[in-house]
Amino acid sequence: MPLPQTEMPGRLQAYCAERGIRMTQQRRAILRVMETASKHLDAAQLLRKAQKLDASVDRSTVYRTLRLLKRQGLIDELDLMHIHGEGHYYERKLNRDHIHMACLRCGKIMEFVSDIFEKLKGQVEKDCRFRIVVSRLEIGGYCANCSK
Amino acid sequence: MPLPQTEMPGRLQAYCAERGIRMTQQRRAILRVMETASKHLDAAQLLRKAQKLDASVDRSTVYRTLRLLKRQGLIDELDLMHIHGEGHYYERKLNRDHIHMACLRCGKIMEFVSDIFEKLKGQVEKDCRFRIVVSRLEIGGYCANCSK
DNA sequence: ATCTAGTTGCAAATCGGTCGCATCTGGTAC
DNA sequence: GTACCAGATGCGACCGATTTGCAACTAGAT
Ligand SMILES: [Mn+2]
Ligand SMILES: [Mn+2]
Ligand SMILES: [Zn+2]
Ligand SMILES: [Zn+2]
Repeated sequence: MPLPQTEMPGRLQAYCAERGIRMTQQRRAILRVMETASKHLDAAQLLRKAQKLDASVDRSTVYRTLRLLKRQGLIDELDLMHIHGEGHYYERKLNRDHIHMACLRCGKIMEFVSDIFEKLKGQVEKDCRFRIVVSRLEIGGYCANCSK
Repeated sequence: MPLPQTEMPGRLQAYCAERGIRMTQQRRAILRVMETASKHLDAAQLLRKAQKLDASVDRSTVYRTLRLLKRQGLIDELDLMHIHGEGHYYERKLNRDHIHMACLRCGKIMEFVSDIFEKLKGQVEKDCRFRIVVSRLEIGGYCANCSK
């Protein structure tokens, strides 16, 4: 007999279980949205999507859950250069860190993985004796299309 | 006869003059604070300090002036990992970009200049054909003192 | 089935930042 | 110097994003 809500639990749910974090209907909905999101979501978008899975989800629960996931290091918080207002964006933390570039003209967001970025973080850890927990490199400028 | 307010104008004032930006009492006060600030100030701190030079300075003028200086590329806006609330911090843009590290335990902010950072930005410009206007690398973690 | 610590929805509050508008002023033209 | 006006200012209201207090409601352990 399959458990409809919990079969094939996404990675985030699995992590939460491992860490003994209580799982609620609302958290399940929010985690599922984070799991399956194709791109960076802000709190309002996350709320709307989560409410489609569980209509009872409240705005404050979204914020509380985001705080939880941040504390656990399971998601990253981005500014995306505050191109659209003062809010923040969220994405699952992946195996590999990446840089975010935001085009100041067309608003496009690009991602870029770089060994040099990894090397730079290594340098910071070594030269500054600083233990890195989270890092964020955001770049504003003009994409290939917009810079001509 | 020396002009008390304008003799030895700081770099920021000089830049504004070059660019034909109108100089007001209030802007003079705000620019002077930015000039002489030893470290990253948020809008509220900037307001308080500016009001000591010109009591008439208003909060909205501070924000308007910050927007102006940002547009002109004369200052950088920082999150400092939002260690203290959701606000932003500001600093004069110097000749050389630098990284900001924020200790998640003691709150100390450290700065670091790195050639590898410059190389990384070069890579982004070349490999992604992205014209960089502004870049922000912020790192959260534990400083040497706090990580033992 | 019971119990309780942790979680939730809701409404109100807070916080950082912006805006509309009447008034004022810096800098230029005379 | 005086007149002029585009642009800047103070003020207060406003806004969007996030947090909080609290009573009601579970999840999960016993
Ligand atoms: Mn991303
Ligand atoms: Mn921010
Ligand atoms: Zn573009
Ligand atoms: Zn520290």
